[in-house]
Amino acid sequence: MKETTIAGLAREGGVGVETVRYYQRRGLLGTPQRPGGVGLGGGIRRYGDDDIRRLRFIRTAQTAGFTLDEIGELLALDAGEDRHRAHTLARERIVALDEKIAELSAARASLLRLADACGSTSKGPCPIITAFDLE
Amino acid sequence: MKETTIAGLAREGGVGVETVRYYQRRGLLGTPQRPGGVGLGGGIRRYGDDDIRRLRFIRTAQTAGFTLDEIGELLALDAGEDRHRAHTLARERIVALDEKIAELSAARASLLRLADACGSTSKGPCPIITAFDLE
DNA sequence: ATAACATCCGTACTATGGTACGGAGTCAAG
DNA sequence: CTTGACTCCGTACCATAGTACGGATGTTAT
Repeated sequence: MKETTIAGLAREGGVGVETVRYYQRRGLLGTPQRPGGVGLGGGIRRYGDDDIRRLRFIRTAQTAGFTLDEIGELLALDAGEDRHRAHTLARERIVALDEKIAELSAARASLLRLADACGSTSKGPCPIITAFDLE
Repeated sequence: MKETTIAGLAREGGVGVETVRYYQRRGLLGTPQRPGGVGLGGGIRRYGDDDIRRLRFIRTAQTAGFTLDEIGELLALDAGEDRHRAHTLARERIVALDEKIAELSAARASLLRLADACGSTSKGPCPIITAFDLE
């Protein structure tokens, strides 16, 4: 159970301190009690493994294309009972990912054609707009 | 050579009129002369096939992950002589796309596991954070 | 115990890619 | 010859996801 400060948490999650604080403001990460009690200027907050896991989850879910709002919902679901909702969100995202992957693959093919067309040693402009035309 | 208004151009490109105007402001699309001459309140601008192709290129390049700034550069290159630069931009984007596609594929696999874990009829919370953990 | 550095927190600012508003001008149909 | 739809243009506003600032406070090493 490595306890750390906000900078350590940020490092573990591969983000900046300000980003952690931003996620706290958005309600995606908790803000642990300051050790010196509440109201007064109470000391430095400590973070644990759960926070690190949670932060890493946020980043991973982002690469999956979830928005921070959706990630908030997923985090709420993680604690809740609504398996059906979780299942639905996952399915929806898979469909969106499949579309996106297909789109990127098509774009890749166009770029390959473009690189090919512009890669020759012959002079003059290469038809960039046209290279994307024949999709 | 179908001549059209800004609304027609927008329709052909699958965007809104305001988006066309935004691209004009960004310098990605030209702003044709108003027919009634310059200074006075001169009439309605007309757009042609070249504009439509250019707009469609912008949208396609966006799906390839180019930013609007980069697209501006590509459009400039389309008219220019710098084949090498065009080739470089295309290659760079292909590398980025390959990374992105791999990332999305990994995310898809995680989501499939998640959907599976939460899809069973058993009760209780499903471990959403954990489903993404074992990347 | 003091310097150096980190944390805390509110607030403000940034980048990207649009979207909306409102008043004035233009144009085609009835 | 007016009505209604569309255009023009500047300006303002929006969502998303951060990033920066700066003063007060807390912690640690010398």
